[in-house]
Amino acid sequence: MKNDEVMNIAKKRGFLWSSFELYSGVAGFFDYGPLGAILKNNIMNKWREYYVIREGFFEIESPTIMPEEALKASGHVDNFTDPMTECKDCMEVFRADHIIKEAIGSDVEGLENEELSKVLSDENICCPQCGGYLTHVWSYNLMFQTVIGAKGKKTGYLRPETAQGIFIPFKRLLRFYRGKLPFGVVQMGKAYRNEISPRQGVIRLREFTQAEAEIFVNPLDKSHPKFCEVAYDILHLYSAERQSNGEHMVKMSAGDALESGTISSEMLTYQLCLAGRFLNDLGIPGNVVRFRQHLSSEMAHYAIDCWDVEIETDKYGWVEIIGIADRSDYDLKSHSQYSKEDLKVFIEYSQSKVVKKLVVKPLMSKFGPLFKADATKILEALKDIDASQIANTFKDKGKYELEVEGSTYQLSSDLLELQEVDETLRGVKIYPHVIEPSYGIDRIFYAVLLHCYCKEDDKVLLRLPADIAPVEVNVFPLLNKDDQSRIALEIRDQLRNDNIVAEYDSSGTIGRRYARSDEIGVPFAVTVDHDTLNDNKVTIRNRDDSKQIRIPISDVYQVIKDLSNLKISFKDLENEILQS
RNA sequence: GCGGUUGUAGUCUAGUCUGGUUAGGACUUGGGCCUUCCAAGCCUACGACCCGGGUUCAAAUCCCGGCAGCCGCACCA
Repeated sequence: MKNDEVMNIAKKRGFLWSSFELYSGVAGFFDYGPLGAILKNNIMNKWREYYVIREGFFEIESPTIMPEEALKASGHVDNFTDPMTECKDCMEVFRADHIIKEAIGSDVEGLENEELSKVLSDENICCPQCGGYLTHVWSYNLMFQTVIGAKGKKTGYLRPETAQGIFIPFKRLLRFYRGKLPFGVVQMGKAYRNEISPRQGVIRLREFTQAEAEIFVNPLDKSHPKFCEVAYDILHLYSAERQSNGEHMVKMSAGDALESGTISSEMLTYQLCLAGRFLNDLGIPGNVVRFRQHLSSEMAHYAIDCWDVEIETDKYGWVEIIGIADRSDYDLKSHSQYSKEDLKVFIEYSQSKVVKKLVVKPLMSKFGPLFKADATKILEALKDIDASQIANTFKDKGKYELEVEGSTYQLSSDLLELQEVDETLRGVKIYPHVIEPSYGIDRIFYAVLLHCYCKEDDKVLLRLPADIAPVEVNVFPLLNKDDQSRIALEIRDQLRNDNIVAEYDSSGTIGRRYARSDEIGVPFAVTVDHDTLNDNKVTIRNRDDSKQIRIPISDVYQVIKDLSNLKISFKDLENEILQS
């Protein structure tokens, strides 16, 4: 199986190791080895190129430990947990709410554990497998809990996603972007979920790295100014409709997908294309990538539309590596409610509108003496009432009855003056909607290894793109002799001075060294041979086809730099040499 | 979390049933010889019984517990 071969190399050559092996390991944790750490960083920096530099979404960094309130507001404290119960006899573990629903048919979602326990005993619900007694209900929350501070009074959690770290300082971010939509903010970092039994290697980790962008948009305008640049990108789309009809996915251009309504907005479609291009740049070809829309049943209750970017694997089938969701205004609204802060954005109309509006003006000279101490709260209550409603009531009854805190007040028409005024509306305050591309970096890392892995006869190579390969170039003496080694070492050091990751290897035969080099995906090798001593030229070998060209040592540095940055291809070099 | 199954150098494996000398081999890796461009050959070196407890004169081997891997079930906002 390709997965096993890739994971073998990853382990052998220092990309991925399971963590804490010395103490026999803990499931769900992985170390990135020496090559893995560079590769992961290169992938993350490529992501930054896309989102921070090209899209202009600034990056922030927030703590990985969060106070309970924040996660209460986001819904994670209550909803990220499952009520569990265990059979005392057969020790089987069940979801308490599922068992109750099965037994008595009532929906008990949202009940506290004690209430659930009570329902279990009141209704005499037993173990559905053996009929044994069920234990009290406990919560299994997927978040890691900790305490903040020496007294341990404040509960904290390791964050289950990086996104919340962006929503919480929203007001400051809005001000940073000078109050104008749309804008985007990204965060890359660790997130934590205490999975019950993670067993899928780096696909399901308890500590993992996310790269998330939160793009705040006007709900009435989900367009993207650069959509025309991606409109002809071809996407493999697997819409919810086609899934429920049991049909296959289809190839469609981004423009068509938008026009046909397959994807709900231009902004969302653009994000799908961006993800596709990003993966392609990492060496993951389009034919192993698909965009699968969430079925309405699996979509989180706040999402309007959600697409998973999935890659095909031999071991795990289609695996979600990126989720791109329209989270609507759920998060900001919720944080606004919990924090009592106004998290709305003022959207200015292109032309201010003048509307006629009926307003109520209490005549204070009569109002005050009549109601005395109650006057203030009556005035407050009046503010929330539509003036036209009062006007109509006056017409019918000649008076208006207002109920405030249990008391009823008679407001006669001589107490209130109704005026029609012109009101100028310059804009409206709304909660922005959030488009969220959320990348699982570890899964992408795995996808890169899996799909760059290549076996030709007995040769194994990792066709990593030159700009993300952890080692950019190897320098070899053809034979392990002093004069050749000396020059090779000089070249390596000079490459390092030029900020290129270069390694030297003189062990074994040249063939063996090329093989080792291919196995970790070093795109180019510079070889010093006996002729170098006379003509000051070296050969550069291309990993993917083993072809070689010979160039002066003085050119090596610029050439390797250009090859590594993808400024030129090896083919360009070959042609250049042919022509000269 | 439950059940089944497995655990010997970096990797693959012999030995375990039937307890007994220094745990054997291959590949890899390091050093060297040879070698004028793709895992050749020769010499040499390093390197292992998952952890803890028990039985026994003696445990890689038998028993118990733990941990981890794999498979199935359950879980997966």
